[in-house]
Amino acid sequence: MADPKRARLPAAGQSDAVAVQADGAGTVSHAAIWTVVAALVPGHVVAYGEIARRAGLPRRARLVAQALKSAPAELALPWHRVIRADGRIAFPPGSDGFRRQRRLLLAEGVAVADSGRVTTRWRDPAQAPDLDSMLWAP
DNA sequence: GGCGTGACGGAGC
DNA sequence: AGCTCCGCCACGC
Repeated sequence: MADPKRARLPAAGQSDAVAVQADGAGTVSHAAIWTVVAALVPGHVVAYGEIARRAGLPRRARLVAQALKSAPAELALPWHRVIRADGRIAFPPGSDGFRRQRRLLLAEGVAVADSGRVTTRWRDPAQAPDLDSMLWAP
């Protein structure tokens, strides 16, 4: 039950609008995505689409982008380990987000070319730490 | 409620 | 490798 790989979400499609926190800071889908992202390990990167699949939301890569954008800062998610399926940083080269992400990746040993292309450690081993508590705890 | 807009992805070329 | 085009889907206006 604490296994993100087996996300217990309703069939993708309808429940995205269901608020999951009293403060309205997220949805069920967002929480599932945050859980998966929180489990990413240093030195590796994963594609948005892959995150979506691990969260039980296949084909909804764009939702992952939204979820990261609206993630509470307190979660301190390793959002920089999420890149596009083509192996490049999603932010436009030159943008703030691009520089931030590139710097964070370089800091943990992931090589990123100026173009935004990640040249090392593409694809991480899917780990499944118990992070539900982190997100759902009282 | 239609319509444009993405931190997307995959297929073509 | 780089560009279109198109499908997808939640959001805002």
